[in-house]
Amino acid sequence: MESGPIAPRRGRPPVSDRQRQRQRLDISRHAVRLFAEQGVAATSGAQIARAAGVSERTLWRCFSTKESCVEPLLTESIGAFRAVLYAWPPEVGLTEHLRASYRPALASPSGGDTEAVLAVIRMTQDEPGLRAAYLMLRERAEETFTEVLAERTGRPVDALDVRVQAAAMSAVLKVATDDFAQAVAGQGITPEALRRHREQLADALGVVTRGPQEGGWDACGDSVAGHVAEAP
Amino acid sequence: MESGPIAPRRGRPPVSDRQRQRQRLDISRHAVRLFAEQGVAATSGAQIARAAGVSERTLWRCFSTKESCVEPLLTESIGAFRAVLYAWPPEVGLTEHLRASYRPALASPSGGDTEAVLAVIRMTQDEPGLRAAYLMLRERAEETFTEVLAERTGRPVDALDVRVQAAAMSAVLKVATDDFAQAVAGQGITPEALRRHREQLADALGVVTRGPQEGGWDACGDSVAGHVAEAP
DNA sequence: ATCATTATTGGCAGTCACTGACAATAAAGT
DNA sequence: ACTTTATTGTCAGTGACTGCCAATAATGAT
Repeated sequence: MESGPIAPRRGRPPVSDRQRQRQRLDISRHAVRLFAEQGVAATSGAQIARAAGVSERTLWRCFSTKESCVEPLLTESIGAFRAVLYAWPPEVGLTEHLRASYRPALASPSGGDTEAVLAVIRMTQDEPGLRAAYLMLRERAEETFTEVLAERTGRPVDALDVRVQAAAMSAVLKVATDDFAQAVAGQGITPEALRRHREQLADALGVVTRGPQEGGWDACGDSVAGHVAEAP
Repeated sequence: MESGPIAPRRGRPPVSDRQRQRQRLDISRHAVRLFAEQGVAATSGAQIARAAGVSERTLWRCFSTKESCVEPLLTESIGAFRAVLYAWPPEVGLTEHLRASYRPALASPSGGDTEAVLAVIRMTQDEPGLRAAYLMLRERAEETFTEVLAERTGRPVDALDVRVQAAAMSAVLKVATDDFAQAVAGQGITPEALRRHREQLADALGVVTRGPQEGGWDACGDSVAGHVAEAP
């Protein structure tokens, strides 16, 4: 694995990945704010670039698409779930682990991005371009779920059953997250809503990872009903 | 529900939805062929329009995006699975029903689109634009799964557990389909490969709808291993 | 400090996906 | 033939995105 004695570097060193992420995240924040204020269609690439204090050219170097500017912010949110997965002790069930330690990262990192993230997720319902970017991102996240599950079960990462399980978890997380974003639309994020979200997610993941708790399919509905906000 | 005595129509009648679908499907076939031949980037909207024998303007009236031209063809394929779902008798388990009656619609409708559909699915692995369109489509299909499940269980279509189940099924179907498309890449679609695909899908759906057959999570891998083509 | 070297950014021009507005045409009824 | 309504085509325009090169920044060597 030794790549030999590296020649002493010359010239300007490449910028660290850390810095790259910083830049992307910074741009992302401005883009999301503009999208929320004026809509996606009405926000131009030039406008995003100006707001972020970079040239339009570097904007397109960082993001291949106007809509993909939302990626870093959303990644921040999904990363929280991934972190919980990584900390999943082998002996305990996923449901219990989530109940115990899932404080949706929607609240944790870097502070104030939470509302913005939820706003984007809500926007993806009506803006096809954003939805597409959102789905692409979730699929990339699916891969990291696969890695976690593979390591946990000792199976290869490309085994079909591992990928299936990861895909199912990702899908469930998506539904629960979208639902949460809708639920806290008007009022802010209440601790109560957060608790309900965690319970829903734990229940739903339990269903796809272990099957309904008691009996057949029909029992499943009742077991979740207590946490479901019934829409008219 | 009566909308009153309709005034006798004047002027040219709107074209039937049937015709619209026909036109879209026709364009879709040409677009997919061109994408496969020269790549997505190298295929212009004008080129697709010319090939389909319509003006560029009507092309953009039919499809909002160059990449979304693949939709009708892919929809055709997913529709087959949906049909099997609709024919799912209440008393039998999903796994058995699939084993019995899932002859992947990838082969059935209108004949020769099968190879093209699989080609597109394979292309989505490398072409981000196509992948995005593919994911959007699958999410729309998810809604119809939700309807089927809701009717089957008597629960409302917007109930969270129903949506979760539908999302999980959709995700599983995606993984299995992508895997199948990869598996038959070089050689054509052999009956053997088709059988394996059906078995994998039935197994995988069994996992997310009923949990692993015997014991806990760890047993799951073994129960599927027989059907999994092990990659190096 | 100055120079050589390499990485990043900005400016500019060009292409192409996509849209709005309007003219042209097709398909009906009278 | 004339009116009415739905669809299609034409044309010009906007804006996302790319390739190319100059400008600048950050480092090591002299």
